[in-house]
Amino acid sequence: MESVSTPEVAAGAMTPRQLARERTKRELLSVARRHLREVGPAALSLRAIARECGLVSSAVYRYFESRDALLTVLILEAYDDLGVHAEAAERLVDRGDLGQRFARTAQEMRAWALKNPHQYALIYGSPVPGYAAPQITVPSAARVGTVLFGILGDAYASGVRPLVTPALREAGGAVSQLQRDYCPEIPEPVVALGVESWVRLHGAISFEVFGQFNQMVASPGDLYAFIIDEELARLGFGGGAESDGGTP
Amino acid sequence: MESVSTPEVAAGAMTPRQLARERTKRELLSVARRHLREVGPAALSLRAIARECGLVSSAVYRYFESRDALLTVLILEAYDDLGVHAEAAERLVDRGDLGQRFARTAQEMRAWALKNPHQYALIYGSPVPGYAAPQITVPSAARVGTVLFGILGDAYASGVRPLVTPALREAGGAVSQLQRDYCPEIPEPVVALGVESWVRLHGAISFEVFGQFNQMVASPGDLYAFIIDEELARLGFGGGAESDGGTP
DNA sequence: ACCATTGAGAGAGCACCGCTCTCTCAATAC
DNA sequence: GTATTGAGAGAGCGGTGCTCTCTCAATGGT
Repeated sequence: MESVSTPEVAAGAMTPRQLARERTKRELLSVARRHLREVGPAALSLRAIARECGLVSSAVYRYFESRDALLTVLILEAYDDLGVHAEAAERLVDRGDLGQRFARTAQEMRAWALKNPHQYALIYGSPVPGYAAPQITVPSAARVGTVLFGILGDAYASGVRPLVTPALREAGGAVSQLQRDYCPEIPEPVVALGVESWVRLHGAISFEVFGQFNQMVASPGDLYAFIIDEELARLGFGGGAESDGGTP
Repeated sequence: MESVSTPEVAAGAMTPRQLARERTKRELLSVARRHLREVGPAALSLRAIARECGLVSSAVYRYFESRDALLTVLILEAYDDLGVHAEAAERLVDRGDLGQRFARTAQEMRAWALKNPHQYALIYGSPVPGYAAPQITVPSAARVGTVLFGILGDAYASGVRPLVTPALREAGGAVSQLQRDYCPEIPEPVVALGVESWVRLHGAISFEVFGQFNQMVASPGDLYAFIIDEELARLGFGGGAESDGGTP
């Protein structure tokens, strides 16, 4: 239950060979994880990982079918790690405080991305050329989203009704599959609203992580805080909405 | 005035050698452009480009200092191409119709990205590991932004005053450098508002281009249209804002 | 017109990459 | 005790970016 790809129950009854295999695989993954953290997905070298583990490159193929298979494991881990952090952060908030639950989750997403930029790039950056994410990653990928949409669901259940414009109603049709699969208890337009929040948060996070703000935004944290603030207002969670006219 | 890196005035007085050099460089870039379009930035191979031009790999170094230098040229071209398209699209709209000018620009950004996904990834995707964009790219990179902020400037000049919350005023400080450099005629909070629109549009575009919507959003165009609609309302350009309570 | 210089391109080579195939040899199963 | 399995090594293939040396024609100066 500890590592993603530990084959069986990790029981005590294991032959020395199985045990050694386990140990080697764990070490390979650990080194791979560190390399990913240091050089990023594109520069991740199977040979370099093997070298550091005292193995020759061909030996790695006893453990991973290909470089892509290794990447898949790292992707799974990244999704799950982000999910775990988001879940943990959200759990600390009073269940009734919907705005704070949303805000804390969003803040944790950004914090995780900044602490793990290469992992973030791996799962939310431009796709690796030859690589297509296998279906196995879907549940892990959905994990963070589940937290956010869980909050939206609770909000809807407790009577929160965000503003729905005709254009939003139109956009609702685009997310019907998502709504069916993940949050059938919320009407489509509200799901669309949530997807939009999702998109916006990641827009801000990826711009910051990928350096698009470099000579442009001095303190992305402030901007992000404002974005969250606006999302809260838009979703009907209550947030700063009073105007002062916009004069400098 | 035609190609980005044509050294001189492209005048008629050129020795055969200079002419041949020009021609070869143009051909290299043309092939590189096509390869970029086909395989993406990560898989762009200097050797493959040389091969197709009937050259050996080392000969390419007479024209480009390194693969990164070639990438830089392609980045410049991508920024400029996006800028040209945005400018052209915006110019077709009645100057007084601020909302339509903004909407058309935003639509054109998405259209360009969908038509040139690899170019989009090159300039807005996860950064290439060893590569750091040189300062030369800044003006070209600013080009699209200039269109959007030009509209914001015109709007502000004609009396449009978007809603400014305290949190937005706070966020304004984060963009003071950008405001000084590019749009000193607009107050900081409004600039921050514009940056946010910028971030959101790119959030939606990159999610669509990078495939994050694959099993999630059926028609990203509808969602994008709604996002634009919301931006218009938020920026004070007039847009759908009437509510119907959000019941399904 | 001749000669020295310049520069485009070829070629070999270096270190790296992912991946495949064969071989060895110890741990395992019978 | 023997046959089988499987982890790892090693060589090798074709690919990459990049460097260095060499050739040789176009060029510029006298």
